[in-house]
Amino acid sequence: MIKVKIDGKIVEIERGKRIFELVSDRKFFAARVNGDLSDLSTEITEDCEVDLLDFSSDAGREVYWHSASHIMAMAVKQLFPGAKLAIGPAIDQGFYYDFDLNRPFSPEDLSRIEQRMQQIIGQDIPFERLPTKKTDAIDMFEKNGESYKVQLLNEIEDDEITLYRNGEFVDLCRGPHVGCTGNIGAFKLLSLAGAYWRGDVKQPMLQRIYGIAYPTPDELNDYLKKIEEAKQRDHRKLGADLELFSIFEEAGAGLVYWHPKGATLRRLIEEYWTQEHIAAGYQINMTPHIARGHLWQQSGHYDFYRDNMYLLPVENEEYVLKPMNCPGHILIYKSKVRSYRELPLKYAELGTVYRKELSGTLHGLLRVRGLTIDDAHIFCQPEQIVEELAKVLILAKKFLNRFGFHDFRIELSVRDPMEKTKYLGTDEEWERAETGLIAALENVGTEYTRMEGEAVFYGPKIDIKLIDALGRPWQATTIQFDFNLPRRFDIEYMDRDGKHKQVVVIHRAIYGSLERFIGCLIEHYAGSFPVWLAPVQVVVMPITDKETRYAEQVLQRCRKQGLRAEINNKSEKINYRIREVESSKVPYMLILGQREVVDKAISLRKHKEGNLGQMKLKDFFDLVASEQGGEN
RNA sequence: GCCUGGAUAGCUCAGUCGGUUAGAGCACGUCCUUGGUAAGGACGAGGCCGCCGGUUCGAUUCCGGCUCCAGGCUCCA
Repeated sequence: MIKVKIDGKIVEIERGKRIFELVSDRKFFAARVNGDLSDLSTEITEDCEVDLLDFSSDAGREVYWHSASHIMAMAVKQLFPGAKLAIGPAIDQGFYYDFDLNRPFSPEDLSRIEQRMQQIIGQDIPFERLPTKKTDAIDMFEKNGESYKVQLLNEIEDDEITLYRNGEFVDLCRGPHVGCTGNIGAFKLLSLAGAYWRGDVKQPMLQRIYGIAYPTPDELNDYLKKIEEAKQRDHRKLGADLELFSIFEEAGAGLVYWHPKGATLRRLIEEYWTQEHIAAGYQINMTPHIARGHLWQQSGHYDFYRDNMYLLPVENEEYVLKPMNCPGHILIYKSKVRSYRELPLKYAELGTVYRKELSGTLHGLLRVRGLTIDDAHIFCQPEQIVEELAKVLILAKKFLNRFGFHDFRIELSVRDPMEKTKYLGTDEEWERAETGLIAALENVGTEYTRMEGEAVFYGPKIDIKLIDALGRPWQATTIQFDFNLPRRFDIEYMDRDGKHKQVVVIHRAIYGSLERFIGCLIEHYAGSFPVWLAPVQVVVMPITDKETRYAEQVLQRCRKQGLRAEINNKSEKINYRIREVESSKVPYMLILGQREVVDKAISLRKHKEGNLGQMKLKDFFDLVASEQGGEN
């Protein structure tokens, strides 16, 4: 007999029993045995601790979705025997499987595959784990023409691998899986997409099918409903509905036209930025949109960024529409000899740059070709690095919190220690920069994820990512070391010992790009901006024409108070106009009828909350003033 | 750039198995209505059916190319 701790209780069982024999609840479909993920069919051979997994845990969901992807692959192989299998993992939300097939899948194929999957689930076929010698597995997959599986196997170092089998269908897989195909309750295939084998552009393009699965149809429907709701807060839809911005086909993809309301929003965001940066010791400069090609040769952009640059002929020379602001800031820095007493010198600019982005990558405001970076370059001495980085991090947090972002992902990207030659700069510089970044992160006491090998070739960096309505991360804040430009431009300062020394250059942007930031902001607030950001803060509405004069007076007082106010006195019933303004997400409405005229008051209605009753206009001003600061 | 799908009024969407004047709701305009906290009524205007080419007596519809869009891949702020 052996002892097993399961579900908090210790039971004694015979050696060789399988985990499922100890479980009565069918909601459990996998387990951790002493921490290792295992199938429920695993035989227990020694004392151990077993944690049962259901759909409520991350690990459980992964097993569940991964199993669903096997079922999908099985269905595809049955319907399309010529399809070659690539890989089919679980992802954040669901699963996918990549296939190589000589003809494209059509949406109709997806429903055929779904039906076949349903049959396979109905047959309740067990998932069998088959430990196999690697060479045998290679022989088998070669015989079946599964060249991708053979490639994968050749890269596995162990001599023994595991296969999983459902009936006739066998796949290379580490597992674990649910017990039987019948464990999968409800699923749906969501979309078709192309994906390069190994994510490499030079490799063949495979066909990827995305899907999702849940234990019950209700949960599946909730998920699908949530996706639909998320689409309602898509910044592209809200941008049009709220008249914030447009992107015109006839004017070019990836180029944003800000309508007055969007421009107001952007101006407020810029004003806040300017004020905070001046307070934080930055000096604001401005640089032109084009510069001679020579400058970009010196900076190295001609070598490593050429494909992304717009080149312009000017007389006999080539000019470049700037893709970055750095060379301009460096020229200003270098316009005279700098003393160590001036450092750190911090130049900031809301610099609009243009980049040739591939058409397929463009996405509303989140990925564009003309973008405004809230760029700054910090020129400092090596010993000032940690303090300056910490200040940037604190400033970034202040900004993000101010805009109501509290949930974001911070990533530290360092170089790949295996491939040091890919990067510019000395070991010493990298060491100093990476420890500086880590020290700053720790000083500020912030959690972060270390991304090995994700650094840019010219230096390590810290990025902060915001999440859009569909949960996709978008890089906003970035803080990057640069070992390239100081060298290429010979950027120096005179130290107290009278010697010229090379400065350290740190690039940083907090919003990242105004366009992307505003895109995320629109989705974050679902278009209902806090008062300090709302393009229109208050709409004044006389109930009948008799109150129009009074309403005009109230409007003027609001404007005099500095509020962004409008009047809506069109010939519609008050209910109609309330609905109209409510759906335009304006924070406040002032409703004015005879009672208000007589009482010299206003009746206040707040967006999403409804009627707040009568009050003096001055009290409304106080109320707005108390909210103006927004979140902090 | 690559893969799959798409593009009909300002928006959301019908429709045309290739055939006279392509429809609806919302939005917009005029008029009626002056209504107290989420849609009052009548009438009206609004379409190179994304662009270019081909097939055809005839193309918004079929075919090809292009542009743009959606979701991915790659890339990145």
